[in-house]
Amino acid sequence: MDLRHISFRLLEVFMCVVKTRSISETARQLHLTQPTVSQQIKRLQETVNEPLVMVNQQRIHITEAGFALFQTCQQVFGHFDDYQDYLAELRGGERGRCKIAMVNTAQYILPKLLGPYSNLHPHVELPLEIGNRAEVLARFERGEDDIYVFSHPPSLEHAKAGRFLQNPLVFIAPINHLLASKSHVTLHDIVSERFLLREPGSATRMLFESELQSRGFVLSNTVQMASNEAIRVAVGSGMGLGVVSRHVLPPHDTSFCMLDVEDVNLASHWYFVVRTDRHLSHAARNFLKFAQLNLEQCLDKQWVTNELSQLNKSLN
Amino acid sequence: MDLRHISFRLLEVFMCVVKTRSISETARQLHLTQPTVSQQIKRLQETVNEPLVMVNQQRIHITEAGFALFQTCQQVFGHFDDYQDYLAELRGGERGRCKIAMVNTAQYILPKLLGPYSNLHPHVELPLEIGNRAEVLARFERGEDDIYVFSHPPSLEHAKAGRFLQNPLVFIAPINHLLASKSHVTLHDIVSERFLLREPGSATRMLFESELQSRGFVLSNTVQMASNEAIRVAVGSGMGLGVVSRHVLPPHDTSFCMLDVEDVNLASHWYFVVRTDRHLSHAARNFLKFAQLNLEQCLDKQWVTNELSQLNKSLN
DNA sequence: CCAACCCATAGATAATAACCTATAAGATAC
DNA sequence: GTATCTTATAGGTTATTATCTATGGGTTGG
Repeated sequence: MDLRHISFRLLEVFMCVVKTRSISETARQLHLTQPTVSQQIKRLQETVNEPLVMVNQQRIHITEAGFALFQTCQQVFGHFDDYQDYLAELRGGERGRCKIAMVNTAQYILPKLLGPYSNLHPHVELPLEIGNRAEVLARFERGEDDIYVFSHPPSLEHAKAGRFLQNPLVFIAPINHLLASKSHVTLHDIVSERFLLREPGSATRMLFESELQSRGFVLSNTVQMASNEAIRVAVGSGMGLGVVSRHVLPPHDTSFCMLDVEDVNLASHWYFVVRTDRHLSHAARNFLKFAQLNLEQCLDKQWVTNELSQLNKSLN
Repeated sequence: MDLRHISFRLLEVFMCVVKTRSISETARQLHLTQPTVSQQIKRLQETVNEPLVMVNQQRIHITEAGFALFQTCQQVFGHFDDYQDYLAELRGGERGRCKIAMVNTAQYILPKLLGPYSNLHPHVELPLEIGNRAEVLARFERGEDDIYVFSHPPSLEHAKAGRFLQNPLVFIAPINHLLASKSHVTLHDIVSERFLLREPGSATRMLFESELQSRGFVLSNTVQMASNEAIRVAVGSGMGLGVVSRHVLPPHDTSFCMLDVEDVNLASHWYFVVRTDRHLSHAARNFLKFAQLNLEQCLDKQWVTNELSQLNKSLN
């Protein structure tokens, strides 16, 4: 029995013959002519190499082998029906996977969106990848994920991006630092301080350094720290100054204070970025729609910059 | 998703791609060219209307929908494999159905064959139909069964027959009947007796009556009885004479005796008859082969007339 | 950087599947 | 016995499938 050349149409016709016990009736139901049905059945019998139906006196009798094939077909079509249902759920965003890669700092804000989304769509898998900018950029280049979260988005040649949240960088100092009490602080005042910085490749650090460079400053005393938390705690305990995203700071931490450096504004934005040359999973599309509609509810309104509607429109 | 025009070949190719994670490797394994495989996958994706595989850096990634389809396919092919196994059993005669219609008298002999056969092939269904000659003939005309057992076979226009057993008809009389002790009995001596006969349409009766007619005799006193048992018992209790198949008589019943009517020989044979214009089930073919090989062991050798080899040969 | 390998696309072809119409032969029902 | 229904067969057409070759662009490994 060579299954290769039998199509589902053929089985469909056969099943109808079994159900109706009539070639002519099958032809009527499937909008075919009677000879077509006769012929299809004949062909099916030839490939199975076994009689499936027998005609006696205008009455059709299904052989053992025919009935067994019928049952087989029922199961097979059942499986494909299940698959259809599965696809429907996938398309509806009820099921599936949305793989998100984000830079370190984003992990302080994204969960506020992911949590509610995940509650709404419990069958959607949401694997998260967290790395520094360079790592996420590498993933982006390789197209390993559905959605990328950057502050400064990469070249958008094969990608589209949409801003959704401000990412203000702030200077923090120990609460008892002498600059903490000064009312007018400038960049010049602080470059000679010891700075606690993330590793090179971190977006925060890159942004700060490019600002310094354009203004002709060089930091003289820096310590590299592995994470935003480490910096925050270290600053709190008096090790030096730090530059971190505003979102990293817990609301009521009094172990440090923010410096208002008058002549520096290191504002940037968070972007959702998707590649346009890769298929975007339904779940990912769905998540972006969810984000568009729920940003304000999930995140602190004062920072929200909802430009996702353009992104979503362009993805249709 | 329109399944109708996708063939199993297509799914086979797809499954191989999923397994090997490679278009080229699939092409090699299935003796196709790489573009062919690419195209097939593309077409499958179009009919499913969902991406199934994604190519990243020469590496193939199976999407959610693709993997689900793969699993569906595995199950589907599993069902067809099961069906293949079923067919193999059917063809081997291990499974299936052999519907046999026989005339009343045959029920005394056929079970001796059917019992051993059924023990050997416990999964073969053996529905039996028992009727008088006219009834079985009607079934034969309609082709309702696989095998028919007749003494005088019908017109063999669309049928083939093979003898397997003698069917001697004997006259029986009450043990104390006055003819029982006579050494030379002729037809003439007994026609005036009361005869217990089966209904018209019974083969035994027809055979007897045609003999009588050709010899110019007419029975004057007949009683119609519904079965061979009834006749046997009635003869034993002295109601009259009977003509029955030798096989109907229990070996050691002394309530009656056989008359040796010198000038009558109502010998006939049992035939297996099959229609040639109908498909014969594997189980039926298998049964006939079994019968050919086991007649002598299952039935009283003295009556066996094994002409089934020709029948079986002609059925191949 | 080049050779080797991956996949995608375009364009072509032969096979065949999927239909049809016309027709015939057998069964059924009144 | 005729009209009507059934299925089977023959013969033909069109659409689709299943392939191929040729080619091009991207990736990988030395």
